[in-house]
Amino acid sequence: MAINLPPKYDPKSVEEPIYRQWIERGYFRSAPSDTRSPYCIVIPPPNITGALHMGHALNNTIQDILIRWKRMQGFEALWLPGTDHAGIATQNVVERELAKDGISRHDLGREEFVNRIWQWRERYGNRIVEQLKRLGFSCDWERQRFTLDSGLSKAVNTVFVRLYNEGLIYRGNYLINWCPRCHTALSDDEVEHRPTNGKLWHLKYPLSDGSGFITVATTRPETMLGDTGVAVHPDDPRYIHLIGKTLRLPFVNREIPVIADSAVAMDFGTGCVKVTPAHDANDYAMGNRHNLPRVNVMNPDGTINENGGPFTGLDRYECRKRLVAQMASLGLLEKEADYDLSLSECYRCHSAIEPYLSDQWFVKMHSLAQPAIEAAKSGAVKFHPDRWVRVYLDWLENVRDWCISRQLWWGHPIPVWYCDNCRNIIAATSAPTKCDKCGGTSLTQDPDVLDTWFSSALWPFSTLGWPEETPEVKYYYPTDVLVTDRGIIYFWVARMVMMGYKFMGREPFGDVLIHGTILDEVGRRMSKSLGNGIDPIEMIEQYGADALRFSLVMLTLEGQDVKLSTKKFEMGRNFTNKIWNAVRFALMKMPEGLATEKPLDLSGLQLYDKWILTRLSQTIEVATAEQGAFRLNPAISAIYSFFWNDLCDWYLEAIKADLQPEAPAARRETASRVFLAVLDAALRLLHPYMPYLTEELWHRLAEFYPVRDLSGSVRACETIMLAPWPVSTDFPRFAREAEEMELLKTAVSAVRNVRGSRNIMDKVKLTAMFDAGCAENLSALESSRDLLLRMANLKSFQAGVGVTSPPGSATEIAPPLTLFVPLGELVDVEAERAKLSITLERQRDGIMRLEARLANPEFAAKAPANIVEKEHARLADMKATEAKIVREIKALEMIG
RNA sequence: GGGCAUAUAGCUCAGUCGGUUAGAGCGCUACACUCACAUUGUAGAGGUCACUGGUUCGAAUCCAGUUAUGCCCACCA
Repeated sequence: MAINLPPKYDPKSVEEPIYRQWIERGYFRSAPSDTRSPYCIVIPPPNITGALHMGHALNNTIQDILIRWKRMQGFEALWLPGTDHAGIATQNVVERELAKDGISRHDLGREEFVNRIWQWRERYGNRIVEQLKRLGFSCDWERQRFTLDSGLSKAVNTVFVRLYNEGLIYRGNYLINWCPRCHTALSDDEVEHRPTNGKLWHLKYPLSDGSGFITVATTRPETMLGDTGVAVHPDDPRYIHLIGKTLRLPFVNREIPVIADSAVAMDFGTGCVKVTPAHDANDYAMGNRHNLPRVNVMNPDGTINENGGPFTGLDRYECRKRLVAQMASLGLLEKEADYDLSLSECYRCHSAIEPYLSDQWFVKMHSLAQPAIEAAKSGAVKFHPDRWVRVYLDWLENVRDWCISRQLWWGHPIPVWYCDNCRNIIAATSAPTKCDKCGGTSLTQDPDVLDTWFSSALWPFSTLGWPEETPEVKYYYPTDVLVTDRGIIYFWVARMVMMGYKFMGREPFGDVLIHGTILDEVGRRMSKSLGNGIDPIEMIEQYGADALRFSLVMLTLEGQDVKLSTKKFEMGRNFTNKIWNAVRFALMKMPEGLATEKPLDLSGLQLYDKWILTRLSQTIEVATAEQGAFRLNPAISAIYSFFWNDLCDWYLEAIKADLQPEAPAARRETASRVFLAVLDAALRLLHPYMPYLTEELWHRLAEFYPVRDLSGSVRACETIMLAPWPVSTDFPRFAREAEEMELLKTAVSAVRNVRGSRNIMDKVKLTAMFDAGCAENLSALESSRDLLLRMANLKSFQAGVGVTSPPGSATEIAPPLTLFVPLGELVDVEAERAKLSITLERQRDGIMRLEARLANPEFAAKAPANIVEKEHARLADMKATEAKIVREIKALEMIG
């Protein structure tokens, strides 16, 4: 043969040129079609600040597999890519960079700072996209979107104005989560809770009338400066007489009342709660119930403001320290105890969150949530695995209003203007020129920007061109599947479904695939701070993109977390090499000028041809069904084991003799045609998982064997990407022959087993005798005589029914066969006998257990008839085997 | 405090409708490198299916409880 591939697959020389070609030829492009059905996935947009990690690699590999599979099935498949502006994250990154030069964003001013971020985005914002490309992802890059580009901004403004006009967006002064480091409000979902070793301080507040003290317990003593009351339970006998009295708050000398509220737990702390409506969510609610004033004692940066009396200007923690010390010196610190609490932190910078009173914008969630709840209940949106629907519903059913304003500069400006003259509020999709109430022309835009997740929520339709009525919106919406991890079910998935129903009238996607989280070897999350991450790009360099993709999917079961180590990628690397070498073998051994254009004459098929075609057909069926249920791991496992265990281990070995130049031409041709057709189909099955390797090998094969179907029909296809996904009925099945082949494999394995356990080299030709057990098996062995001789490396063999051991034989029990290998002097009778005794013992053990089960009258009475029958048949088989073992032991003893 | 997940070979994990002599990959042991691939092949060893109880003719599988680990939610100061 003219071609000889190198013996090792070298991904580096293959990947880059193939990807370039895919792009140049526009294979990833998709457009609305009159003839094909749409299949659409929108990418979870990575943050522009992000660097590719294993989570991205897994998430996008799954999407690429689905997209490539559907594309091969003939769908008009669009994978729509894009990136997220990631408000806080990006602003923080650029601020940190400026800080290196000693510049703050305030030094630059808002406009210049935002310019700098755009510049940063130009330089670095596409890095993650370039990294994604290395994995071979087939996104339609010409449609790449960015959450801050003009189209998406228009969608954001349109949505805001409509919700505002419908009264679903409102502004108000509420207690929100404030990050004193980022200087912005956060939604409840952006707050993380971390267990912390804190303290519980018991503070004494003197009664105004001097009649004593009341003791409260707190974890944040500095907030006492904002206390406007102390609450006790109305039924608490200890304090009932104090209700209505007043206390004099130290340091600020404010008179505050003792109130009764049933929210107070009598059995916690002292049973008295200090009430700080401006700095605690519970207290805020309690304050409302009792009309307590709200005293804000903090500045946005976390220092104490002018309401803090002697502590004004101190940082919140410095204030805490000094305040506690002064309370102690005043004799008002009753005790200080260790106390474990759950500290609220900013999900971006991990500073401690302060509940903070401020003017913010909110979305009313309740009514928007209802269709999203209904969608999950009706099955319009399905989760895989379905247990995640519970998490989704729990959130939606208890959803609270969403704080959407952020005191940042990077993001979508809130499309609201205030009339400087009459304070009228104008919400508009573009800047108004005058006040619609007083006609004043001096208008000021709201200084805040929107939560990043506000624009993300619109992603499935804003990326398709909405609010314009584009052909894409009509054709691709709703999209088909969303692939993501469990961490953003509330942040993103639920909000997309809500917005989808609100603005498109239906669900944004029909299926939500939640995959597992990538962990390190010992089961910890991979994170920058732990430094335990594995860089996908490094793994690509080392093992190749296909090996990376394959290994990840092989490790990922139905949303289970994945414990990963670099060693795991060897599995993928080894498999790519195996595939490479199977094709290499084909190119080396198959004849030139194969007449592939004729339909193959099936009458020339050998047992193993029929078997491999049957196995291929079964594998296609399994893989297709599993992929359809989003179960990629069982699908690729089936393909893997077909390729390695069936095709390479058995079929390829079986046809080696057929492919020799001296083999009969017809046989050589038939074996080659079958092998070629199977390889072709296998490469197509593998393509979604291992796109580079399969494309490369498919072309290598095509160079010499242009048509590869069994039918001989011409398939004009310039890339495996667009070749049809195999259909199980493309390949004939032969049930009886497939079983016969399994018997042959048993016979071969039995001989190999004799070799292995008796230390007989593979190259020594043996003579074998088989007791076939029954006439059917006997004829199967006889009719594949050549194959058996070859695969087991036998000089000759005899087979019969009821054949007994010739003297001096090694005996191998391999139901339904028994194998004897005459070894003459070489046989160790004692060892053979010992071996058989162990087998006998095991066999008898099994028989006893089975007999006990069958002897139970209830079994016969209650078990289904087919099971009873099956078990009896099994018992008979086991007894027959037992008898053989006994016979062989006796024969050996006679020799001994 | 509530919810969810997980527990099977030394390690990482499969195991469908309850009926198997409980499987795979890695690792380990032995043997084999002219003949696609040593990133390989052949064979082997290795298991009280976390624990307790229950349902059942029959349980790794179903139910209840326990233990351990992980994740999510939650206003007890």
